[in-house]
Amino acid sequence: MANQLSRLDQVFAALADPTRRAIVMRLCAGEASVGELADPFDMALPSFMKHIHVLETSGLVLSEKSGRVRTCRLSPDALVGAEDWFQQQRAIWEARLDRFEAYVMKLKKERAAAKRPSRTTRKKGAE
Amino acid sequence: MANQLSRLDQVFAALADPTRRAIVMRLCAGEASVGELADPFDMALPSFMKHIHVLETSGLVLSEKSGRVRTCRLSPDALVGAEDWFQQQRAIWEARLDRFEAYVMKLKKERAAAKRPSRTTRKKGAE
DNA sequence: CCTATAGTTAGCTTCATGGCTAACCAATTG
DNA sequence: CAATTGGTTAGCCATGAAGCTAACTATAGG
Repeated sequence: MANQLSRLDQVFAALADPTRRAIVMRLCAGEASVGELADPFDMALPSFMKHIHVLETSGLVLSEKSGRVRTCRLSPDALVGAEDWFQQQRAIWEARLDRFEAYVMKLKKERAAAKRPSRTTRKKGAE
Repeated sequence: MANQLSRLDQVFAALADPTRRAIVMRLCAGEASVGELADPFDMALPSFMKHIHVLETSGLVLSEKSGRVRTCRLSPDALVGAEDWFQQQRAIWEARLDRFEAYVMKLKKERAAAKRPSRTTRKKGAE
């Protein structure tokens, strides 16, 4: 009975660590071996490998071993999946802003109507 | 001597939890009180409040208390900041793909030239 | 064949996270 | 004023994450 973490959970958790974000950024520029990836970091290899593993199980990174060197590359799918999430939220958010703006416009119109009682039918109860 | 977590760290960590993502999604649709937010979740209030707090310190959510009710709303800035990160990575990734494609095109051209040795100046060393 | 290289496994610490209960304010409301 | 409602504080516990060292495996190179 596994915990069944959702893919998004794993992707965001993976990206919450600066080391792992740096790895992803590095891999955006092209594939690399574990050693090359680890080089800039002041960290023991086993610790570093854990980060690689987290990235792999999140689906952000793929790797395969040939001979004694493991080569890693980015799998853009997971990255795009996460980006989509933001865009969906933004769409909802902006739809709401639009509705809000429309509401403000309606208020303005009503206030203008209240200020200038002549000419148009007077609304009752308007302050 | 604080750990000085970066803003991105905190935002991604906040979004790595399904409860917190649900809260953010809910808040995209408009502000709400803590009680309203907590209602759909089968969780003790103090536990839920921790999630709210995480969202607040990540900068994703703002809240203020009036009377005895605390109202929460989304602060889109942090969300946009995270989205930007994806877009930057994608830009690098796509630039690389373009370069790769250009490289393939060049290969194709060279191979075609090798296959048809007449007509144009023959390049030396082409396989 | 021997040695150095590139990863890997195992096992240990430490600290953060996510959940709980119980008790505690502080505004509303009857 | 008394009781309810809405949130908060304090403190506990279990789990998982992030780091380390030490020892091991398996290729590549001399």
